[in-house]
Amino acid sequence: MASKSTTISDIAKRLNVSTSTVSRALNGSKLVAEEVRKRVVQEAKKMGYAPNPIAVALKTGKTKTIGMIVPLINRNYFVEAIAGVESVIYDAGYDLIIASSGNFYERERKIVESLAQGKVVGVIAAVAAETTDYSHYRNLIDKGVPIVMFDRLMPLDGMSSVVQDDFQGAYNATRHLLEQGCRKIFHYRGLQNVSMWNAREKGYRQAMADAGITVQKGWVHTALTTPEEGERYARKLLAKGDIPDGILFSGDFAAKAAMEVFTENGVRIPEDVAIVGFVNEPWDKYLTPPLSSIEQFPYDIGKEAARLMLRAIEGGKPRKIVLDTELIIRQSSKKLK
Amino acid sequence: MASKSTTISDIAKRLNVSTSTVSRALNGSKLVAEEVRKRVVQEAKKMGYAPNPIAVALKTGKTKTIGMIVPLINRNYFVEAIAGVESVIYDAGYDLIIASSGNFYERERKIVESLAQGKVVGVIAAVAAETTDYSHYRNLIDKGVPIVMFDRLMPLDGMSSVVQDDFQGAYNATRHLLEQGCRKIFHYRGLQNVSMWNAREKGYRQAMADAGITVQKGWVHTALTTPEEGERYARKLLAKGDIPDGILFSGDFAAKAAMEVFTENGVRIPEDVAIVGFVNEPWDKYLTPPLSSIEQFPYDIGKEAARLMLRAIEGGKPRKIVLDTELIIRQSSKKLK
DNA sequence: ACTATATTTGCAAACGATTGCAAACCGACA
DNA sequence: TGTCGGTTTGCAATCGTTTGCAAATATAGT
Repeated sequence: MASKSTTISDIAKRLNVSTSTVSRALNGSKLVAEEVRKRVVQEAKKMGYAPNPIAVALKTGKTKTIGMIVPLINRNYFVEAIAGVESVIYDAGYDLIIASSGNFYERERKIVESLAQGKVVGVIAAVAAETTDYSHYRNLIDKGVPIVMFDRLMPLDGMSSVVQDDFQGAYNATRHLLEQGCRKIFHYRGLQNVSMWNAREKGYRQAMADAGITVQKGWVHTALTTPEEGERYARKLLAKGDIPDGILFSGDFAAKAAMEVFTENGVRIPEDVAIVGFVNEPWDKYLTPPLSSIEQFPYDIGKEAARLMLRAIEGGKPRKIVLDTELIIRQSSKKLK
Repeated sequence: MASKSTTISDIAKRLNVSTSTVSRALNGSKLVAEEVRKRVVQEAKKMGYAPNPIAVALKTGKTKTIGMIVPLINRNYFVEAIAGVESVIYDAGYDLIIASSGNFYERERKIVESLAQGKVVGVIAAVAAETTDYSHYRNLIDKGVPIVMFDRLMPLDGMSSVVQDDFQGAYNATRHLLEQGCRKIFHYRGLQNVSMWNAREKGYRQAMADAGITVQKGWVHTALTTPEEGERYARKLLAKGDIPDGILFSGDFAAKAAMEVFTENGVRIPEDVAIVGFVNEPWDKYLTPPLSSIEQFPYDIGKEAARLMLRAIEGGKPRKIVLDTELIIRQSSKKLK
């Protein structure tokens, strides 16, 4: 065991040439005689040579691996994004180092610092909810390591990003509720990640405004998009006896929990209150009733992010991409037949 | 931009000592005077020094990254396993390179070969369904790169593994069906990955035998565990009018699809036929009726795999771990109140 | 004070590749 | 035969560390 792999100088010895020649031959430099090139390439194949990526990385300062940081690994949205990234970079010959921040700033900082030591040529990241200080990313950029953000943006320039069009998504969902006859539509807004929730709230408000309905005080509720908070929200509405005829949730977990509370308490969905969520979790379609939601195509987001990364690695200018979302209409919001 | 990081020799220059001394001081060798060590460490911190992992890897031949190969990235089981692995190795200072084989042998081979170039110190893998030739893994072992298998095993020794106890899982599930009063219990067996399905089938047969029931010809059906095949299976049973009073599926996707067909055709679950699946997909609990299934704790499997890997990296002997599963009983199999 | 021993230090090679520069080689032409 | 231009080649440095070994310095014992 622990058999050594063949190196460039093994080949050189066998052929009685210098390592320089072998290196050049293998890299297709025109500084080697055609005849020699052939022999080197052939011998290399025979000996099962493969360049040592570590050595190459040390010499050239560039690895063939890309880093990806997500808040959570086991969230469908991120999983799909990872799959998307992987599918693209694999074909380009890159590896993917994955790390999760757990949404903690401190951990994210450590990860970024670790990646900054030259392990990766670029970083694709969705920043942690907790993060408000971006200097660790700033350092990366200063070191010449390109960054592509997705999902959540950072107020930093000099980097690419790809996000879904939250405004449009919320706008369309709200329109849909209006079309179903809803007038008193509430919005459950998320906490943290200001820009994202802002965009969604704006979309909601715009749609309401366009329909000539004024959003009254108390119609927008801000909380974490967890099941617990969703449940609490529903109970609060029930307690106040203030049930709207439609609700746009900024997350499916909260929506689902709220739906359960409503159903248990005799509030019918969608007849009494129509519900639309955000993110389109894989289990939405199995809920009773199936939950309408906004699909964000995280797999495609991942692919785009990866493409931007490859561009950036080759020195391309940063770009910002916004992808359309799609409203998936299911039972939970269909008042009309 | 592209600012260089401080190196060991930057520190050496500043302190008028040799790089050797700095290196030793930083690595806690006892070959440096205590006083010097202090100064070096302090200066290193001041200059924001962090060792270049690439250089270290080249010199020592050992990286601080572990490779992980899964058939599919976006399958709950694997996602959880990844999360488990990550949680353990992160604390040990390792990075995780992730690659998916798509269940294709050829792609798996390329991944393994790429990782074998010294990029990783160890590989945690669930082999592709298609794979029957294991020489690429053999090569890894021969190179001294430890391997930890999970989920699906390989007929190779010299490596660690961690799997769930499929036999016990199937046995318990079958017992449960028997306890609910089922006598004519069918088993939907998977295709490919022989060892896994074998274990499950054996568990099923053993439980039946222990209950004094002979499994008749035709009671075990072999097919892919996809929704499509599950649907086809249910239709076949309906067509033959041969509905058992219980079915143990080797996968939840097939079970779910079959349940839908049954329900559509007036076959009641669990009254007419009780159903238990395998894997406990996250949406099982939202189906109507909620699907009983066997939880395999992939997160824990990932953690164990990671621990075995760390052991192996430190030269520990290979070990094989088998984890218990847990039967999650839901509506779909509860005939008794 | 002087040697023997223990403690610290630095030189230089090595890991496996890449690359600027100088040297060797080639045929051709005068 | 000598020189020139072009093509091929190899030397040696380099990337940032680690580490065996020899050299330098400090400590101790007599």
